[in-house]
Amino acid sequence: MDVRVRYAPSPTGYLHIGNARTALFNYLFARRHGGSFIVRIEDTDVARNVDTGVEDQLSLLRWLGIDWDESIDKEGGVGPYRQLDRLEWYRHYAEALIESGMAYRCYCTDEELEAIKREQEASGADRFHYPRRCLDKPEQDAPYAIRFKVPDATRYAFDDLIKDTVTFQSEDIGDWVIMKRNGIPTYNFACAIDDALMKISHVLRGEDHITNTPRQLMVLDALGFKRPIYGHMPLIVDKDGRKLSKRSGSVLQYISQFKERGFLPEALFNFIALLGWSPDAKAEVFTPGALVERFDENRLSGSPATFDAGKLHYLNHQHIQRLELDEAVALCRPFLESEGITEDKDPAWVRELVSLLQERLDYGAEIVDLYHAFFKGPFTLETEAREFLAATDGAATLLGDLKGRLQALDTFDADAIKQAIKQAGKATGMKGKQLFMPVRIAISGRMKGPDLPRMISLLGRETVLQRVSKTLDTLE
RNA sequence: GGCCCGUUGGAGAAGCGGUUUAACUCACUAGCCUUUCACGCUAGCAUGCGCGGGUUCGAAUCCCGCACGGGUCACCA
Repeated sequence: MDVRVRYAPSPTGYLHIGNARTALFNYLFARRHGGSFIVRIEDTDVARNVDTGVEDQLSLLRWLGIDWDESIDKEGGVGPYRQLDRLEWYRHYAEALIESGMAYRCYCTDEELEAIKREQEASGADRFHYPRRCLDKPEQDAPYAIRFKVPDATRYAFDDLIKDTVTFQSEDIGDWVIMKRNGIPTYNFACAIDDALMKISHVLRGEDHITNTPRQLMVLDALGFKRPIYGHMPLIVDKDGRKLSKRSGSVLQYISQFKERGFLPEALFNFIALLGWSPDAKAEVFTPGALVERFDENRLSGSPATFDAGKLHYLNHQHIQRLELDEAVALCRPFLESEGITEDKDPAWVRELVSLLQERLDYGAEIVDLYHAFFKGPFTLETEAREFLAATDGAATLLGDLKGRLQALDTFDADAIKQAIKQAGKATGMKGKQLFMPVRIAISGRMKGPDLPRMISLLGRETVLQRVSKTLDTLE
C-alpha cells in the first residue's frame, strides 16, 4: 500500500504546538515509510479565515524542517489542495447522497433549530438530535442545508493505530449537516471526501478528532469509498492536565513565539517528537534526520502528553551546544543588537562573548540576560563576595598589584591578562582560590561566572580598572 | 448528562502475562572535575504501577466494577 498522509490545517490562526505536532508525526510517518506527505488547506470556515493564515503556517512548518510533497504550491495530481477550490466535488457527492436517499435538504432556520434544542434540553434528554423534521419535505424554493441521514442501529468500529478498537453507535449521532446553507461543506464531510479522493492511506490526528471519526466513516461507507487507517494521538496537556489552550498560564504555545525567543528549529522538532511518542533508545537528543530513521508508529502513546517547559529548555540547550560558533553567533546576534549591546563593539567582541556564554545558554534570547548578569548590571559586591574578600588576608595588596599590571599591559587580551594574574599571585604569594576569587570578586562583584581572563578582556580595560578601584575603596 | 479516551516516581516515559530486585530522560540531592559557576562524569531518588474485585501456578500487563482526569456532543475545524 502506498503510504499517503496529510496535515490539514485551517487558516484561522497561527501555528500552534498541537498542530505542529500533528504535522510532524505525519511527516515522520511519511518519510519513514517512503510515502507522501500532503498539506491540504481546510478553509471552509469562511468567517474565521485569516488572510495571512496559510502563508504564516506554511513558512513556520518549513522553518521547523518539515517539507511536503503535495500542496497548494506543489501539484500532485489530486488537487486542488484548498477546499474552497474543490466545492464542485462536495456538491456532486452531496447531490449523489440526496439521490440515493442517504441525505436530505433541511429548510430549518437558525431560530427554529435553536427552539428545538431548547425544547430537548428542557425535556432533560441526553442527546440533542435533529428530529428529522425536514426528512420528507418536498423541495422548495428556499435556502437549505443538507443533512446526512444517519443509518439506524449501525455500529461504527475502527481499529485505531493508537487506541486499538474504538466503537460508536449510530444512535448517539443525530442527522448532521454536510453542506451549510452557504453552499460550503462542513468539516467532517469535506474531510472524508478529500481523504478518499486524495487517496490518503493513514490519518494521524489529535484525539480531539476521535468523535469525528464515525461521521467521516458514514460518509465514506455511504459513497463506497475505502476507509483510511486512523490513529488518534493523545492530547498535549498543561501542568494541570488540561488541553493546552490560551488559558494555560504562561506556557508559550505558538511556534512563532519559540522562534522569536531563540529556540532552534531542530530542538523544537526534537521536543515535539517526544510529545506522545518515545524512542526505543537510552537518549532523547536527536536530530530531525535521526528521528525520521527511528520513528515507529507502534511506539506512539495513548495517554496525554504533558508539555514540560523544563524538558524543552534542556533539549534546546543540548542542540545549542552542538552548534558551530558561527551558528551560535547567528542565533544570538539579533537579541544583542535589539538591546543595543553590540553598538560600539566589533564582530570579534561579539564572537568572543557568544563563545564564552554558549555553554550556559538555554535559548537565544537568554544571551541578553547572561550579558547583563556578568557584564553590565550596576557594579556592587554581593554579600557573600564582600565577606570572602574581608576574610582573605592580602586581598588588597593583591588587587593593588594586579591593577598596576593590568594598566601596564600592551594588549588587553585573555592570554596577557591570565599572565598578569599569575604574576600578581607570584608577587604577593597568593595562588589557587586565594588568587582567583578576590580577582573575580573585584571585577564582577560575584563569586561565580565565566572564565575570568576572557571575561576581563571582554569587559575592557577601563571598566575593569574602575571596578578594581571601587573594590579597593571598600576594603579600606 | 450521553458517548469516547486515559490513569506507572516531583515531571516525561519504557513495559504488550514469567531473567522487572519496575528501563531510559528531565528535575532534584550528593560526590568528582574546575580558580568559581556552567559543562561533563559518577551515585542516590516508585517495597510500587488510581481503588476494589476476578482470571491465572504467576498481573503494571487480561476481565469486571468504582473513582478521578480529559475530550466531544455546532450550518467551527
